[in-house]
Amino acid sequence: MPLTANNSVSYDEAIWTAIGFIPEGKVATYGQVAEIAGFPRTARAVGRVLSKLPKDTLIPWFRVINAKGEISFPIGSSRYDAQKQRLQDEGVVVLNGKINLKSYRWEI
DNA sequence: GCGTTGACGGCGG
DNA sequence: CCCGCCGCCAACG
Repeated sequence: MPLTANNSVSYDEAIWTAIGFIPEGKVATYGQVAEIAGFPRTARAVGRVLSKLPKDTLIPWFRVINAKGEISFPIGSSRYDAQKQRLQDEGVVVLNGKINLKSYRWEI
């Protein structure tokens, strides 16, 4: 469990692993990633883990969006544009900052 | 120890 | 579709 700084490392790795399972061209929500990683109800913690990833990480963080099907960044911000670009590059349609979860959500 | 702050989520109005 | 409200978890000052 992500309780202290010690075990937070294993928590982070669990999150990274879960995100790594998301197929190309598909997306998953923060809550979904947390659940798959084995830590239900820690969606916010997932966002925190992603926020501290190096910008050159190989982890497909851009495939993680919020439950509304939106990119969790202010529209127009550099981070928003970067995520939108990465998604569209692999075929995910981003319209008005939103993604159709019915079509692109990764289902197990 | 406490209030605040997020790359959050779900429900109701 | 937009808002507000509440629950949730960890980091930070």
